[in-house]
Amino acid sequence: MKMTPLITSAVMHFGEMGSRWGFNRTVGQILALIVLNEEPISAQEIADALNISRGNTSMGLKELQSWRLVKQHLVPGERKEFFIPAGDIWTLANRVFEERRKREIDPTMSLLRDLLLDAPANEKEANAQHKLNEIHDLLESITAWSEELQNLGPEKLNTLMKLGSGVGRMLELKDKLLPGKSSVN
Amino acid sequence: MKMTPLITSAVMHFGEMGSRWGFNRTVGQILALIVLNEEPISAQEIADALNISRGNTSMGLKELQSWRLVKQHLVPGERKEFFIPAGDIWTLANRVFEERRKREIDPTMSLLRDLLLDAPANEKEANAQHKLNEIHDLLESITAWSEELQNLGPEKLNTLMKLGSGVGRMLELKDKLLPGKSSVN
DNA sequence: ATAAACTTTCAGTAATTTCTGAAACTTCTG
DNA sequence: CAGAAGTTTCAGAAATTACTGAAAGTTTAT
Repeated sequence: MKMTPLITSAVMHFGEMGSRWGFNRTVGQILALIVLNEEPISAQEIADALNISRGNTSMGLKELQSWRLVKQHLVPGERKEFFIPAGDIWTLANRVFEERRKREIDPTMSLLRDLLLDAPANEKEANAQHKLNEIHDLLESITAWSEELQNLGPEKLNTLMKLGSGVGRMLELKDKLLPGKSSVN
Repeated sequence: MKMTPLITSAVMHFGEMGSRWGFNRTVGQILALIVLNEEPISAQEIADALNISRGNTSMGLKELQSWRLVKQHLVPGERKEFFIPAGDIWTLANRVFEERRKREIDPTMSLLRDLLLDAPANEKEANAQHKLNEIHDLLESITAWSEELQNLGPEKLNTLMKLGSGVGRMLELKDKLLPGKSSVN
């Protein structure tokens, strides 16, 4: 499982970025290694290649599985477990988005809903509640929107992204196009 | 600067979420406090309300300014500096996205570009490069797309988000609508 | 059942990140 | 220009997070 220089650079970088993407250095490295390695790779090989303990490797793999980014792969004659990416690059990116949404948005939405139920005790609180409400609506839009995008599937999503500034023009025409859908403010 | 219970809950929550959103607990708390407080608030008041040191407050404010989420506000007769949000909720959310893109995507794009310039040393590297290329293209689409969305401005963005599943239907009709724009794969 | 091959758990340690508070710095004011 | 009012910096302390490795657990083969 000797890593080539190119693979080493990439793996190290994904390790550094790991924490920004929501997991830690080792987890990022393990993910990169699994993705860049065409063959399935065993936990022991990962530990050796990255020079980390077997225990740490096990926890990292567990975490990557909880993010649904890697999955186990049973090699017939072999006793040990091998790992492979849980899908193509698009799928993985989607999973990261989704998982982060769960961790970064959902808990806040839930708290905001609760806080908005209480009657404001005074002027100050009324104002704060108004702001919280704005935040809630924004997060709700983002959530709905991101679910929508996921449902489009990779091909359409790609079309949409490549559309670029066409989106703006299209929006201007949308009422003619979809007359049933009245303009929402 | 006594915080009401409602504001306290919200501030504490934003503190906890802070680290997931890219900054630390105190920075999240300071941000929430500034956003939820209609009046401008001084550094000292922030330190008192949150029970944190003056030094920590100063660093937190500096960071929030580097994210362009809060700005200074000079009160005429006053010597000290006051702080207010750098815009409405939409603007703040946009800034967070943008800033995170800079920190989470741009460095990777740059590394990938470099790694893709080298000729692959062998079969294994050629395969890895292919994967890296896919990742690069994906990140590029995401970047272009997010810039596009920002250019739409809040109102259109909101329209687009509220459009929901209409997006899918609209895409199907887009070739009729925008005949100049040929389908890109 | 026993052993071999492998995986997971977790207490303790190491590394990293955040926070404090005192000292240094910067304005303003008289 | 002295000093009061305020801000920033930064070395060290505290808190948090990640990692190791040995022990416990699991599975398969005989």
